[in-house]
Amino acid sequence: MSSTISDIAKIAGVAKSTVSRYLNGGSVGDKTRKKIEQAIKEAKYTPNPFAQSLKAKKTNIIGTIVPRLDSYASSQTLIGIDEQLKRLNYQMLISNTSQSLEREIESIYSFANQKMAGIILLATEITEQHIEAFEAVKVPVLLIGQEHPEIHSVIHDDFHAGYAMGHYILEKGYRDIAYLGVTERDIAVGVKRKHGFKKAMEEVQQDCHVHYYETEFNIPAAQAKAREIIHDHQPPIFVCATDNIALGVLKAAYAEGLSIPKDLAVTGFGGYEVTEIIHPSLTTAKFFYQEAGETAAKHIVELVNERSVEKLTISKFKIIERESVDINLKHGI
Amino acid sequence: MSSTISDIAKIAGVAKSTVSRYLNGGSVGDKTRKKIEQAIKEAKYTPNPFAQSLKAKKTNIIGTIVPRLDSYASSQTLIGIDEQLKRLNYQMLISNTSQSLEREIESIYSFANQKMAGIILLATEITEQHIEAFEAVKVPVLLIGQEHPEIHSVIHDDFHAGYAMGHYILEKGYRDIAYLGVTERDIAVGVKRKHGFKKAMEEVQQDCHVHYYETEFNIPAAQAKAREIIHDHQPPIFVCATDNIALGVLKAAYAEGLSIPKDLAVTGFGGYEVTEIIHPSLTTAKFFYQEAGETAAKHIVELVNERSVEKLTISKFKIIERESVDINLKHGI
DNA sequence: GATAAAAGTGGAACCGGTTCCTATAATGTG
DNA sequence: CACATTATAGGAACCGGTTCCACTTTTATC
Repeated sequence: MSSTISDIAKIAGVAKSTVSRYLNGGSVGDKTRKKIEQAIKEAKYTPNPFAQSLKAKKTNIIGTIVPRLDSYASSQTLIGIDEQLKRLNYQMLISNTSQSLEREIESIYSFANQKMAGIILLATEITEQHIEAFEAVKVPVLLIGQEHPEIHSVIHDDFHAGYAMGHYILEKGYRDIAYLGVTERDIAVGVKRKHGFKKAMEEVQQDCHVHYYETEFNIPAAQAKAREIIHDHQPPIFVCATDNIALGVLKAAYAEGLSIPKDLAVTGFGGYEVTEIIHPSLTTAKFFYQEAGETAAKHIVELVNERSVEKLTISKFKIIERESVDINLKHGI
Repeated sequence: MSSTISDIAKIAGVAKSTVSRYLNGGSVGDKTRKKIEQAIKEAKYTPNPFAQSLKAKKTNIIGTIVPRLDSYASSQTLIGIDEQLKRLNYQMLISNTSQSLEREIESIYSFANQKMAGIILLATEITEQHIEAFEAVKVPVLLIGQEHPEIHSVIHDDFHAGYAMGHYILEKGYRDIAYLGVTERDIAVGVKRKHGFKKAMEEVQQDCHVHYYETEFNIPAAQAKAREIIHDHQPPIFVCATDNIALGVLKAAYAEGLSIPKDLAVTGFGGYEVTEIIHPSLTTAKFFYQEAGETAAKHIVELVNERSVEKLTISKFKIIERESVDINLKHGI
């Protein structure tokens, strides 16, 4: 079926080493070059990547480990990585772990075994086992979304996004605030976003009540928690640590017959596409996933080629003002 | 770094052919088995997949071509394929074409070159070039979402979904209907969904007005088109060929100050996650993407192993009743 | 216990490339 | 024009597996 380098050599009447040299830009004479080019065209030759990788002991593939495929952040990040890698003549191979940390570890070893040039991990949590695996495989690794002192990473500016969001709602006049966060095991979302927000809260001079709650990442859990809080003491605003949590709050609000943003304001973090589709649209801190993916791709390729890269890169964010916050409130001021 | 089969052979004091035989379930003596097992454990040996693929002239990887990563249908389908392939000890490799038909063709050839065992294509449109490529590469191919007489495929039941949706809204009492479809170049969505719907319309005895319009797949285009139609003649219901189009219609409705479903009812097709998150939630025909992906994975593996598979498999659907249709309308009856 | 069949093992070739080494041809230098 | 360089080409070894073949050792059969 598909032809080999020996076939080409035979057709062109040269040695296969010469064909290889031609393909890899070594010195070949004019006549020989012509003959080989002709033969390659004729036989529609393309090199067998396995033979190449076998010899090179290395591929041009970057393994990308992703906890889930069905999230806006994941797909956007993957798109960014993919586009950039294509430009750099690398390939992306995705391993979906369905949110299993165990599968994540397996994937690291499996990628190393498959001689991936590098590994990008869309990280949620970095455990001891991760570090162990990274050290064992000796393949360049880059994290997206979480940071670690020993590993290169591209993160979103969670702290400042939290701070900016806090600042924003204070400026709009809110002084009684419910912050709906997540577990502190998640450093980026659970800790840094909240700390940024807290800092903004601390800077306010006036009397200001902030209650901190904790829920899960999924919509139904957030909805249930929000319902509970609304029944307990109805705050005028929910600042949610993720867009999904905000969506849960919105559902709870509808169920309780509250009007957004008049009775209840809501904000999120993420900038998911759905936040602008819904009505009322959601005020949120938008992160640039695709851009972060591109940066990650650039960096991992640098690392693969043993060039130096700053250990930590912080991707930017932007507060998107939409309809879920009452911008004419100015009460309490 | 990583050890080879020869290392194992040396450590165990046997020939490498024996080690290979051991690994592939050939006949090996008891003592030899023990020694080899010991050696493998000691050296942490795992076979080099490139050497294996080089010899086998084949991989256990299924190449999956997907027009876009950031769509609910895509990610769900990919998840289904991936899960099933993992169970069958195959791997999935994704090629994202960013909706470029040209890249789609390239990917087919590239997958063949990389000796993929089979190819799954999440299809939007099948051109002559596709067929040509499929014939040229001689690799088993399976389509999801579109059908073709010459190629195995798993499709959604677009015709009956269209029919059921038509039936459903007639039953709810609607008699003046706007159908917002897409180009007929898309056989599944543009032709079959619409035909099913038309058939339901034709079966009604009473006087019934149906207008057919055409728009693009994206939300802004649908929104603009809907706005136009509303201004022109305000129908009580929009039946939209996809959930995204329905979302566009909802946006247009909000902009015009119409209340859903009282002033305007809306339905979609797809069953995207967002349709149940929004308020009011969207009545839609849900397809089972993940399931279809699993079926596709099962079938491509059968094809790879040269077993026979029915040429066409039709995945099921379900009408999901939600809030965007007024179920107490019963007017005109 | 002789003989046939089966099980176990090693050696060598092969998959399709790359690369090192050596030999020859083409060029440059004084 | 003799001699030193340099460009070009071929041969062989190698990457890490699998498989075929031949040979030896067990085991089964009567």
